[in-house]
Amino acid sequence: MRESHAVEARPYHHGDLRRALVDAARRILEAEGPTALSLRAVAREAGVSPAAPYHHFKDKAELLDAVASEGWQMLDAAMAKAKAQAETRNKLNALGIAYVCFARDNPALYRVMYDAARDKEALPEDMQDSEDSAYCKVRNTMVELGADPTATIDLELATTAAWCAAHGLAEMAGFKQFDHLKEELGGETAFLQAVFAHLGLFLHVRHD
Amino acid sequence: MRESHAVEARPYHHGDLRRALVDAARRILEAEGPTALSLRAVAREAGVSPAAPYHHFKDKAELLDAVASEGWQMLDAAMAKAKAQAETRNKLNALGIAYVCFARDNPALYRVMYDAARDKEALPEDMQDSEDSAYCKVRNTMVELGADPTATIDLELATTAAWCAAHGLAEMAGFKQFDHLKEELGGETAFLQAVFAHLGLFLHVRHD
DNA sequence: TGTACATCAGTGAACGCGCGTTCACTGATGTAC
DNA sequence: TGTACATCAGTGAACGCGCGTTCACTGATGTAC
Repeated sequence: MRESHAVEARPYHHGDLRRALVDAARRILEAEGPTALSLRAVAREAGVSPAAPYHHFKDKAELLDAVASEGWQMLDAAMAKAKAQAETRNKLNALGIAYVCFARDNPALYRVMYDAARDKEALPEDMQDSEDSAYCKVRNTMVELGADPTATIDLELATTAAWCAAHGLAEMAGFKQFDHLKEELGGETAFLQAVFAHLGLFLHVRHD
Repeated sequence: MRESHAVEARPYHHGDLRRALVDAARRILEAEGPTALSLRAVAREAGVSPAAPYHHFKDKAELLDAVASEGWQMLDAAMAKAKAQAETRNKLNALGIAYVCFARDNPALYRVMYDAARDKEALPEDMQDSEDSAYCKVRNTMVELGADPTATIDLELATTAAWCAAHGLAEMAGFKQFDHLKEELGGETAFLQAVFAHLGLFLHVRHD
């Protein structure tokens, strides 16, 4: 019989438990949502004792931060791709759609990202500090479209406005409330496009 | 001594425990935020045993619903007041500002309102079904400003867009990230006004 | 007006649960000689 | 190449906690006669 050896090939040392824990957390998020995301559940999902994560993360918050950080990187990548594929004049719109779609496809992760950011000094580095961040992509695209790069405050306000609008839409897009609109417009993407059009967000980029 | 009689004047029967529980919940929300809002904490705050609430609410969710519902009513009232006080051409802007200020002043309550609404068939009656709801106020004001009331889908989309943008701003306005912008612009209200201006939300109301 | 009794709205103890975290431990790994 | 030993990365049992909910109960209230 000796099943214990036959079945479990996993060695005592894991190899990259840190990675495995973050992955396990994301699996739980997708399957059961943010409220199910406990440290113990993550350890369980990774097939490891409840104490094991403490060799890789100081506490629960640090694990959550790691998950959120990975979320921001994924968002950056999605927006980079969207921007690259769009024609210049559509780039801002494409960024907005990509943002909302990311939130739609990863609602629990999206929530964790903002929950981790709340109460922090700033949104995490991943969002704003690096030159490649999603935030900077929006700002830079506005400049590419003709916004005055020397009007710093104006540029920041415009970026903020666009970001807020996208965030609001991202959070609400899933509400059942809107099902009939999606239907009448012929699908969710059409709905998002229509709302974005009504936002008219990007009219304010100045073409001097 | 007989302190027990001297100090506690509270009778065995409370009078209106339901009311008292909702008030206690709101007090906890304001003081400690949504994560501290447990049924036991509410009972404790109301000075009552942990089982008492079950004579007034089926379970925790039902209490939360009651709190959320009261939040929507407060929001309705705040927006009604803002609309009444503004000049016609500024009414939409005033509604937006009132909305965001409500969220800023009651952040925990605001959160509970949307958490209770998520996964529901629709946002609660308080938001959309009654003719006086905040949602209807926005839509009606758009019509008053010249939107075509027969273009139903368009009108709903415009209202949705405005609502989403306000929601996004409401959720993000408190981020420390924006402190320097608020400072440079001379206060939070100025900041909100500026972002709203950049949103240009209401350019899409048609003046036929 | 007084009394019996049903109903209502509380009490407080207890249930089982999952949580975050700590602890003493042990098996595996890597390095110095 | 072999061995002693420090270090690393796991285990699993235990801690105290607060939670939502249930239960048998009891004090207060209101109603029928």
